[in-house]
Amino acid sequence: MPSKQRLVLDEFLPYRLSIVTNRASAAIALHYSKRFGLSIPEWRVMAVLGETPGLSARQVAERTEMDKVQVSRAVQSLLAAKRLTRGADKDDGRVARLSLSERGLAIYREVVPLALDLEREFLSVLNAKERAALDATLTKLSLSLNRLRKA
Amino acid sequence: MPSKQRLVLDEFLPYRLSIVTNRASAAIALHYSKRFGLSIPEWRVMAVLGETPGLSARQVAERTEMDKVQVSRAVQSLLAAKRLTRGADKDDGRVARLSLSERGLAIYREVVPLALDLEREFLSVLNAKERAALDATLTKLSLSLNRLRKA
DNA sequence: GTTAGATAGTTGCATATGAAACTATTATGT
DNA sequence: ACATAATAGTTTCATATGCAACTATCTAAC
Repeated sequence: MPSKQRLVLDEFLPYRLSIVTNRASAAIALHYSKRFGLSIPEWRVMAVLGETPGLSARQVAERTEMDKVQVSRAVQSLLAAKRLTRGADKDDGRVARLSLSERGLAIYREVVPLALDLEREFLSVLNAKERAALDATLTKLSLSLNRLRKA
Repeated sequence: MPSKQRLVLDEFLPYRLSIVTNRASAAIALHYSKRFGLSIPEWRVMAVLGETPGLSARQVAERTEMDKVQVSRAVQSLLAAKRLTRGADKDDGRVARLSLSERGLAIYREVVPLALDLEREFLSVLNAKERAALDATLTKLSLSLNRLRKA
């Protein structure tokens, strides 16, 4: 007893999610790319390292769900721009510990309020209850999809 | 009076949306790419044409929020695989009218139930009320983001 | 009717991406 | 201790992407 037989894109959840996500990413990326020359992968790396300094590249990849290659390249260009520091792990010679440099931190401190402002701006169409519901729903979906992926 | 000053990725809406979207897209793409050799852009073109035959490439691009270049290339490979038909518009010589061929339609009819099944599967963690709320919220966000983009 | 500007769609080029192979280091089994 | 397997991270290569320039057709203004 399926509820739908036809596929109507405007009602298809994965499609709708991708539209909303792309618009949101584009809106934010517009700001920090123009102002700081940051790509989306670069900004993601900076965002996790701002939140949690001293992560390894692998941990950054896990945390952001980015490809390890993508992380490696983002880290390289951020290092070249002196926005990150890289230090050896004291126990494991393969691992490099990454953190924001002073310069990186300065950018981080500028981008964060900007990102939060934008988030507030497009969340402004939702009331408190709707936001809480969205929050809970995204958490559930995230877990559900994670299970699906492994299955 | 900002409610947040720190950026915590796990609480940042655009980030969470992108995680959920990527997982959903990956889960679905896995199925139709392995089985039919369809890329995401190709599948999107087929999806709109299955829903509304006879669109022009520009209309497909609008409908899917894809780049016109991406549409052009997806159409080319679908034509090469004889999954689409392309006909001249009777009024406008620039426009090509696109539709699924018999072969394309056959694939479409196989992929649609598969996509709907997957949607049902990962929506299964939400009850009716939550689904309705998500639906309404995505609509609001989509409009809100659309305004932001133009501003 | 002719010219200037818009629009549909394609192509060229430079960059972005990801799978797979690679290097270096660490962990494990014997 | 030594061989084998696993892991961190980089590089290679083939493909995907998107902007900008292009062709062809259509529209509008005069």
